[in-house]
Amino acid sequence: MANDNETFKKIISHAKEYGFVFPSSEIYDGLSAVYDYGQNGVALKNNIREYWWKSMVQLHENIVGIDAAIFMHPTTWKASGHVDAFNDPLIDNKDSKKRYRADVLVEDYVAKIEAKIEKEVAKAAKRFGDQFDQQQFLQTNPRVLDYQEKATAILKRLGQSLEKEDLADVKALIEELEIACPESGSRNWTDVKQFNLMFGTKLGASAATAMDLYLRPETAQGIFVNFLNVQKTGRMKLPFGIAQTGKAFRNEIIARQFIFRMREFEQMEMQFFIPPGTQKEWYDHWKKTRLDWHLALGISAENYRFHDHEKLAHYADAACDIEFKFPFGFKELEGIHSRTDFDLSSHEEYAGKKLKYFDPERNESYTPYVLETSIGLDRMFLAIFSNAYTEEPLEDGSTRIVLKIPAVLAPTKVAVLPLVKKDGLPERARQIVDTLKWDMTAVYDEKDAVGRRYRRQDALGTPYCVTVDHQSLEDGTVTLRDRDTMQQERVNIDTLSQTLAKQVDLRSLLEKLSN
RNA sequence: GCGGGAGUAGCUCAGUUGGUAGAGCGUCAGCCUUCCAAGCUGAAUGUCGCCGGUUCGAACCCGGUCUCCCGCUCCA
Repeated sequence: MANDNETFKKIISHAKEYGFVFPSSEIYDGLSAVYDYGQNGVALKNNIREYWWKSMVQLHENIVGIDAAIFMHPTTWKASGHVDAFNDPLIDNKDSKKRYRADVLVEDYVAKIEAKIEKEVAKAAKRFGDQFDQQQFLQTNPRVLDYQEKATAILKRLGQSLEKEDLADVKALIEELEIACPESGSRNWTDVKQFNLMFGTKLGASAATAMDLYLRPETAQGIFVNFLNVQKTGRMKLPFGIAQTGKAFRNEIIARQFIFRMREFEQMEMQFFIPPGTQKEWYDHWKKTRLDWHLALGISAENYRFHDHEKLAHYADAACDIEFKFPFGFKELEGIHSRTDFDLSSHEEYAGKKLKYFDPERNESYTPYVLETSIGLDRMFLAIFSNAYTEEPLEDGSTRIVLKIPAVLAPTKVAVLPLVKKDGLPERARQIVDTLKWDMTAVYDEKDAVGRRYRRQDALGTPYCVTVDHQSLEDGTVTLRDRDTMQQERVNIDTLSQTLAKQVDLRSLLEKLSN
């Protein structure tokens, strides 16, 4: 574990040193859990996004894309459940340093009272035997009535305080009830603080007319609110999907592990609309399809696993994660959720607009069910990057650092290097770059010994190096070096572009997927 | 948010009892070189994370703060 930790630190350093990821606003000391992608990072990120987008939208007749705005009508987040579910009143115990949800502490206390009532009932039932009338007992026993009254009063007060966001009263309630930390028994509490995971902002310049709204905490809702727009204008028939990539924002209480949990992050989501009753079938379908998408990249299957959710979110009837083995352990990379008709129904209710689909085969109109696949682009980046980072011992006893990024995702596909900086080799190499650059990202480098240049490209994850030597001028061939094997072969300059394209074009990967 | 560790050049780090900052690698310019980071010459680069305090004097001591990693916690 300590070893993994060291590796992770090296990966973070490498990401910065080679222009993949920088801390945001670094000259001002950075911003917690916000990062910028550098010149190579953005290329890798774009390539991942393109792989996802093409596999979804281009290769599926029945999936189309949209790009919804980050700002959405504030009611969206009431309908989605975020306003309620993303607001937690939290309290810390100063002695045990444990953090609790304040409302849960109170509810647990009430649960204990209710347990006492049940105990009284059980006792009475034993005493009176067959004659026992539970209904009557609950309504007449003074002790039970007292308990019930107390429990009701507490819950009522808690509800009112939360409604009014009177957090001081929630704390007062905890103190009055003498609720102790379950861990330490301490009653030394901090104030209750509200943590809203959504970022608030204002739309409109004038303070008087400005509208409070949130930066979207997920991209999914932009798809749901556009469901009918797309279905009607695209003449879409169920089942069909809408895909979207874009930024989402969450004010995480604690955000850590480099770019794994950021406050501003990018999602790649596809919501698949299906007839009710078919969700199980589609759930299984998308689980398999999405895992295949990952495996096609050639990363060992041991790095992936499914994790089924036991506690389901309010919208789901089945859910699982595809977890990836990050340097800090298996963690969620992608979620596959059977969302039922929760979202569309909820928007129907809040918006007062019908979001139904007329199914000509069933000859009826209904609210579609939704099957969601949702992957974090930044997490995918981290998965690829951390998996690619390799310190490879060589025969001569030295170590080379190489990023074994799948060739189709690599920021730069090929580096063209004149063996020496004279005899017309640089000029010939430049010509080759000028030809290749129309088909792939190609760079030129003439500085330092060629071996050093190879290593430089290894560290950037460039899958191929083309070296122009004296023979090249005579017979029109160059050497082509493979990043991972370090093997070289001589190839004709004229066929270079075609040869490389087979290896570095997304097409090869996408073809693998559809087989 | 609590606890632990850390912050000095692009990266990794050194820096004596407080006396005004260094190394390796990298980078840049040039030379030399026909294939895997190791030759030669020269050069640039730091408000020592930030603010304040103590001191004649602070990278070093004290206080605060920001950021990162780890554990707890949280997690649609």
